[in-house]
Amino acid sequence: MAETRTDGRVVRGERTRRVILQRAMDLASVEGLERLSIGRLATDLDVSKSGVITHFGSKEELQLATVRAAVDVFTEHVVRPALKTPAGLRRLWRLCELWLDYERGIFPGGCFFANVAAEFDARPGRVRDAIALSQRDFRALFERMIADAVRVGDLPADVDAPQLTFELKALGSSANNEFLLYDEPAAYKRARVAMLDRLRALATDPALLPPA
Amino acid sequence: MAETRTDGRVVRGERTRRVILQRAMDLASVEGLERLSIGRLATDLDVSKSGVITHFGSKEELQLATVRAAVDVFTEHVVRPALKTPAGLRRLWRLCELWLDYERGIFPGGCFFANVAAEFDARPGRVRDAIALSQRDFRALFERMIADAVRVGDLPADVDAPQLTFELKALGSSANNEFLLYDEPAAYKRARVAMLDRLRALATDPALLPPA
DNA sequence: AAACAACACGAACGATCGTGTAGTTAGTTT
DNA sequence: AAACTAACTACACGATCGTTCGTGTTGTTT
Repeated sequence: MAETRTDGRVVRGERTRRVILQRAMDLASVEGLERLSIGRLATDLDVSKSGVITHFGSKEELQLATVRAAVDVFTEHVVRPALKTPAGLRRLWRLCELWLDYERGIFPGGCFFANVAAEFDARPGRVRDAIALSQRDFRALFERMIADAVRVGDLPADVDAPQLTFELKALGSSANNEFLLYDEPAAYKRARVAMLDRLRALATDPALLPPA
Repeated sequence: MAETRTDGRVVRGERTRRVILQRAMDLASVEGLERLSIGRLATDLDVSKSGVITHFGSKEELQLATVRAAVDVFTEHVVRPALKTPAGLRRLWRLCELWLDYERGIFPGGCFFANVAAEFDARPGRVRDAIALSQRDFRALFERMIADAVRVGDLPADVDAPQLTFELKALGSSANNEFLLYDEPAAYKRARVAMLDRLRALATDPALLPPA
């Protein structure tokens, strides 16, 4: 049997690794994955530079691990709670709400992915690929929830899922951008209004959505 | 009288200054205003580092000058041509079209402002302020064109200009983001379709807009 | 012709970057 | 108790960063 003894050293390592990645995500959400320097991370956390690099091997691996950690945070705060709502228009709307909440509540620099996607979208490499993959997954999640809503009869069969996904994602990410650049919380309200308008116009039963 | 003699030294300086800023904009649209290093700019252009800094004094001033230069490019390629169309819905739509064209045609890294705004939106300072100002100006331009369209009767009087501006800007900037991250030109088509849909639903005379 | 001014150069500075190497501490295994 | 291993530190390296300084080069002014 694969007896997994608890190794005190390993659990300690896992803990500091989590601490490092938490700070890395926060820093990257504000200044980007490139400005995220190993030396700064080390002094911030009162460990040695080598102590940081021990867990990741190189800066690129640290960046990749940070992206993976951010995916986990996003899943935890947005995807998983949304799946608690039954499939259909209500779940789709819940996803939008949770997404907007995540954007202003989790990281000091707003949405982690909005920041690093803009940073790497024109720069080939493994980091860009990881970011692009995570964003494709998010898009696929939207499209799947829309398809589900069609299946259960909440949306008409002729709805253009990729197009609707594009529009909802555009509104959500622009709310993040405008809030950060202008310090205007109104941007979230505008996104919410526009999303609801769009969904209400399509819904077979608008009562599934919150009142205006 | 303020006789402005042509100083051969000054015109030479102006020329290299323009060359530097052109490369700076291209580089910044791909890698951001921070990765834009004076040394790299110098070797790229076969001049000395001091030769670059002579014209700007410091890196921050170089960044500010780059932002100002990008504003000029944007004005030249988007704002000024749009103003050739008579005020109203047609001009508003022309602005959207020119904006989308600019996004994929002018800089190697897509829209200059989309990149640097995401880079600086959570980092206080003069550069951030300059970027935010330029974006506010663009937003104000949208709102003014919408107000004009209302005034000439192309849009109903009860249209929410800030809300419509937010939605159109969201669609346009998301087209830029998705195209860069996924290499999907379809994003521009999606933005165009959604913009036209939105405007057609509001227009008093949909014939002012191109057919679907 | 002499004084001056603007552009550009080369060299050097302190700081920070990412990344190695050798050694120490502490928990596990035999 | 001895051998081993994972986490972590201290130190040094070459490279690059932004910036300063002194010096030509070239065009303008007097």
